[in-house]
Parts: sequence; C-alpha cells; structure tokens
Amino acid sequence: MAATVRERRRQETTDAILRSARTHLEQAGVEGVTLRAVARDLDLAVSALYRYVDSRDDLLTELLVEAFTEHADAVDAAVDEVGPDDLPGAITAGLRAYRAWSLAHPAQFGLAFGAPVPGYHAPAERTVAVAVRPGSRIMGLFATAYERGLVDADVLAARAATLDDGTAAGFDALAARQSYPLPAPAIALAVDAFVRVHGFTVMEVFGQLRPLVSPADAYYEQLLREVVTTLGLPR
Amino acid sequence: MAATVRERRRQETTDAILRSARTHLEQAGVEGVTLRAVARDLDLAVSALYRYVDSRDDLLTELLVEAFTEHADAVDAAVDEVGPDDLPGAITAGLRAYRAWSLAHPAQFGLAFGAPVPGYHAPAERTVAVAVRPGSRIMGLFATAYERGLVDADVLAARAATLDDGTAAGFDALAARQSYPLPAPAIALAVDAFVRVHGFTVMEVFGQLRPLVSPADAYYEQLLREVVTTLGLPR
DNA sequence: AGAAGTCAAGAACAGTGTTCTCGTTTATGC
DNA sequence: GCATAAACGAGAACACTGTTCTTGACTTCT
Repeated sequence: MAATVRERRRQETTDAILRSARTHLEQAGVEGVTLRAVARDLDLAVSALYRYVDSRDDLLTELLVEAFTEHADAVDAAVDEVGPDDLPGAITAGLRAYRAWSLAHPAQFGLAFGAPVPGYHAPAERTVAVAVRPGSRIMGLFATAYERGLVDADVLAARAATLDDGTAAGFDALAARQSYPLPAPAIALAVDAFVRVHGFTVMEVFGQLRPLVSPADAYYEQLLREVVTTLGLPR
Repeated sequence: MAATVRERRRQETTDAILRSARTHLEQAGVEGVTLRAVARDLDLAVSALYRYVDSRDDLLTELLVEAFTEHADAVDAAVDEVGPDDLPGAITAGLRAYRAWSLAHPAQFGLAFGAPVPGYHAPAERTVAVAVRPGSRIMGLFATAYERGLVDADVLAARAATLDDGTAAGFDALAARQSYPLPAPAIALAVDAFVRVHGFTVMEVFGQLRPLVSPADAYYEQLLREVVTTLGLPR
C-alpha cells in the first residue's frame, strides 16, 4: 500500500495541475487555461506536464467533468437538505441550487453548457453520465411524487391532450431507458419544467437576460413556484 | 462618385475577407477563423489583412453582427409573410423561424448566444441593438395584440397575481425604456414565452436536448402552441 | 549494486495574432 | 503632366500557443 512515495507525489502534482488549470479557467476563461501557464505555476517545464496529462484537451475534459460533478453535487446537497418528505420543496430547492451554482461558477458553466468549445470535442463516455445527473435527480423526485399520487390528475390529463404521438413515444422510450416509472405526459411535464429552468439559467449566465429582467432573483423564484404548479404538484 | 477604382477594390476585398471568415466559421467553428487561413484564401500576406481589419477580434465582431442580423432577418421575414392580420400566427411563425435559423446556423448561433468566446469580449455598442431585434419584433406583435384586446383578461390577471413588486417595476422600466404600450403583467407573459423559446433553442443547438426529447420538431410545435395559449392569445 | 521504470528539462516544429519596415502602386494637388 | 501624399502588399520578426523527441538524472524494484 505504501508503494507510494512516488504515487503520492504523482497524485499531488496531478492535483496541483488541475487546481492551477481551474484557477486560470475561473479567472481568464477557457483560453486562459494554457499548459505553459500551468507549468509556470508549478515551476515545471511544459513538456513535463505531459507525464500527467495526455493533452490540453484532456485537461479540459478533466475540468469539464469536475464542473458537471460540482454542479450535480450542489443540486444533490440542496435536495438532501430538504429531505424526501417535502417533494415539491425538494424539487424547488434543487432547481434553486441549479441556478445558484451556475451563477457562482460562470466559467465552469460556460465550459459545460455553452457553445461547444472550438476544436475541442468532449468525449461522451466521460461526460454524459455526469452531465445528466441533475436532471435525473429532479426526475427521480418527480417520479416518487407521482407514485405517491401527488401529481394532479387534471394537469396530467391536460398535458396528455396536447402531446402528439411521436413525442409521446420518445418520452416512453426515455422512461424505459432510464427506468422512470412515469407515463409520457408526466415526462413531458418534467421536460417542460427543465427547459424553462435551464433556459433561464443559460440566458442569465450568458448575459442575455439583463436587458429583459432586472431583478432576476425574484423572477426566478416566481418561475420556480410556477414550475411546481405546472408540474401538478401541491403548494 | 467614381472616386473609386480604389474604394471599390477595397470594398471587394473587405467582403471577400468576411466571406472567407464566415466559411471557416461554419466549417470549423470559431477557432477555425484564423487570419492566416483567410490570407491563404485570398492569396494575401497576413499582414495585408490588417489594412482591412483592426484585429482578429474585430473580424469576429463583424461575424457576430452578421449572425445577429441574419437571425433577426429570418424572424422578420417569417413574421412578414403571415402579416399583421393574424397576430398569433405571426408570433408563431416568428418563433418558429427563431429556432429554424438557429438549427441551420449552429456556428453563428454559438458565436452569438453561446458562452462568451474566451478572451474575446464583444463590444456592446455594436451588438446590443441588433441582438435585441428578434425579441423586440415579437414584443411589438404582442403589443399590438394587446392593444386590439386579443389578450385574455383572465390570463393577464393570473400573471399579475404571481408578479412581485420588484419584478413588476423592472418590467415597467423596460416598457418605458423601449416604449412598449404594455403593462408589467403582459411583459411578464412575453418574457416567460421568450425564455422558453430561447431556452429550448439553446439546448437543442448545443446538444443538451437530445437525451431528453427525441422528435424535437413535434415537441417544439407543441411548445409554440402552448406559448400562444399562455400569452393569453386565441387559437 | 544493477536494471528498469519514472520524471524533468531543453530544444525544436508548426501553428497563432500582431507589429514594423520596406518597396510598390494608386490617387490627388499644383 | 508631374511631384507629392496616401494606400497597399509583402516579408521578417516577436511573443505566444500545443506537441514531440531526446537526453540526463532520479527513484524503485529485483
């Protein structure tokens, strides 16, 4: 186990590289994370970094996964704090954290959800699983709410009425794939809600909301209340 | 007027530069638009480009303004085709074109609405006016619909009930600034709608929707119908 | 202790944006 | 029409970037 004065040092510099890259990402955006800047921080030659990182793209992927993970962790923490007894409250808290983290970490958010970084294509096998976490968590809460009979039947029926067959089939496939115990109209409601929340967050973080909505906090809180309502949940 | 064998040639190469840059943007993303690639296309030395362009950032700004303009033009064309007699139809057509153009021009859309390009900060004085055009156009249609009494009073009252004072004040300020003849609750409805449309479009173009919604066309059409309904408009 | 694996450094290559200088070409003023 | 001024194009150079390769030193294992 202590096969590792070396392994430990290796882990340390690997961590230091990631920390340095993250700092540059936060302070100067994606283009600020350059191998030479990281090398300067660690007092290393640029070529030495390649012992720890395959390429700059690899480093970006690491930052991307870290961003997705922290984002999802923030949502999870907020959900857990409310607990499973108050599902509408938990959903609200999770979606509130969804936006809050994004505003607090705009560079990471941009890397994760912005326009695909030029030249760099994130490897799906590393990102998809973690990118989907927040949505899955919220969907899970909504699923148990549905199982507990909390979702208003009228709301569900109304959504079913506006749902065309093709879209419904797609939602059924999604439910089967992720094994959500939800009918297509319920999935539709959840997707509707998520699009509104993510859309608002994207617009705010990228600065496209400022000309429209001035006190964004209050507007978002109202959006959350309306989302709960349109999900057919009480309160 | 013909003070210009020179001026005409100058205009021609300026156009050629922009066309070349645009091609590279579409084919290789932002990072693909490089001065040296443009110079190769035009059989010019890189340094010669600086006679026509202040910097690479300046070139990107040009592309950005072009993207905003074409996007807005597409929306305008769709709206004009329907005409002012069918306002819900015009709004639907405009928002349909909003998404269609974005899907057809993902690179331009990413440049315009994606995460701020690293290192490059678009000069607001050149972009804001044109970036706001589609939203203003839709808002204008909604305003005349409101003046014609097409907006359902109950829908308006319901939105007024959920509107807090701070947000309402912000919307009133927006209406005054842009001289929209709309009360705060009506502006709220329009902003709600725009957030949904833009949010959906962003998610789809950036690939964050594929895991959720499989036949996106049908879903979007349904979204448009619901948007018209939640705007309090008939049909 | 010797062999094998690991690490760091340096130089080099192909890119990038940008600036400067140097001739050449064009348009303008007399 | 000619000289002057402005505009233009090309080339070299500088400071960056990511990446690769070679060389030498160090640590670990047998």
